[in-house]
Amino acid sequence: MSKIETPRPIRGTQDMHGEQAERFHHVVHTFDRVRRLYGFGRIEVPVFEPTAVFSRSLGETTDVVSKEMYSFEDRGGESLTLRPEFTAGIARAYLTEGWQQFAPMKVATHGPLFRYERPQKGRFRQFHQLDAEVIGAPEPAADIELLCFADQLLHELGVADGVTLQLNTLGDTETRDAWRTALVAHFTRHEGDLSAESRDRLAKNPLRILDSKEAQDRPIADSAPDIDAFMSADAGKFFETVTKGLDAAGVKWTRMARLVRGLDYYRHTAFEFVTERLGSQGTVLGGGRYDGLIEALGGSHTPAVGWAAGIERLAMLIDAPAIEPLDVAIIPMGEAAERAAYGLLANLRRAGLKSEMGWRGNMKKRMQRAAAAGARFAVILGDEELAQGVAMVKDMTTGEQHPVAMDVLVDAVSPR
RNA sequence: GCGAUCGUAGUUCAACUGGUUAGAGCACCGGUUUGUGGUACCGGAAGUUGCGGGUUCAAGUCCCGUCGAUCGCCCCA
Repeated sequence: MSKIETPRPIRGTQDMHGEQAERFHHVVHTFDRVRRLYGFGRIEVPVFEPTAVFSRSLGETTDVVSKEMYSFEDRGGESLTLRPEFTAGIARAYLTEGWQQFAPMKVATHGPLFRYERPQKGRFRQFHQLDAEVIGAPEPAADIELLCFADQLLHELGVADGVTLQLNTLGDTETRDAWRTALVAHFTRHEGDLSAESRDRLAKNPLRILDSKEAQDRPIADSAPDIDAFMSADAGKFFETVTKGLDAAGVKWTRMARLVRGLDYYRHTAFEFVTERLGSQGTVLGGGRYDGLIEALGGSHTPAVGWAAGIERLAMLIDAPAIEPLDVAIIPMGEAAERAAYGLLANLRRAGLKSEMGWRGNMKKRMQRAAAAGARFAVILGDEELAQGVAMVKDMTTGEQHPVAMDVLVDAVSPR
């Protein structure tokens, strides 16, 4: 008989168990709690969409559309894509579900995303993000609220210490276009000294030269003009309102004039919460204002702002969540005792006590497992106890034990 | 897509410049204790050294390929 070969997991996917899974869910749970404090309603959107949802919204940036999306044809020949981000799908839902009636709409969601990328630290092909958006709000108040939300989330997760909020503005359309023109002129003047990658970027995505990692690009990028010189009065006012709001709310930030976005629809606020602790994949939460996106999907002009945060990256940064100790471990000896134990177990759990029963092994083994699970009490049940209508309750911290009548067991092991 | 490093029991790691039967800790199972844990001791099970090919008297070790992991580049919605 030839051995069956077990199929391998798909590259860049992960199976989580134990501490890793607990970390993951602690992040999600904290997000869900904080999001309510800010009045962000939970939404659910599909994991896959017509490819056009993403190709239209992502626009001209060819790499992400052609190389990095999981696209395939369904049986009807329609091109579908596993969502590589939340924003485009949410924007689509906003238009097709008539959610305009709820504007300004504050929404939150989380779940898996898919990008065909080379896996590395904190970067997977199926990964997971938290997401928060405010759609239909031109007011800088929306930006401020989202940033406060993000900041509080990171604080409540206990990761804020090593993380800094880098903030920039990309201005309004007028400002951005003027700045971009000046940047192209500047980089063209120094084209000969740029790295090969950056010469490429000059044609495709000149703003990206600003945050190039190539040492030879740094002097040229650093001497490039800041957006401030081109800022329109409106755009300047907008940014000032955001920064003053953050100061008033006690959210620490640093201006990062080199922080840009790869896509054209971004306007005004752009931000990233960055840590040094994760190597080159150090952005833990990032976002910005995308006033042009919804128009690209065929909607009317709809200003919006949002952010997303990598759950895996946050999960790596937080302290290990404390494991909840077991309240009670029931240790039955014999069939009759086991049958009785089901009743006790049900009562304990219905009373909200975390309880488990040992299924196998001799008493020593079961005691060991009870201890390993951090049980506060072990409840030993054998023929002698059954005959007397009691259970032997052992306090695992003191080691003392005494018989307790079965009908008052829940009381006896409940925390005072 | 590109570059570098790495792949040995469930897991973390050993095995000198190629040389007998690939070892250990933890975890697991059993025992010392026919109903009492967090210690100690004894024993057991567990590996086609990722996979495929090559060189050699001999390969975990060297070479090629492949798959995967890690770190970086590209990209980062």
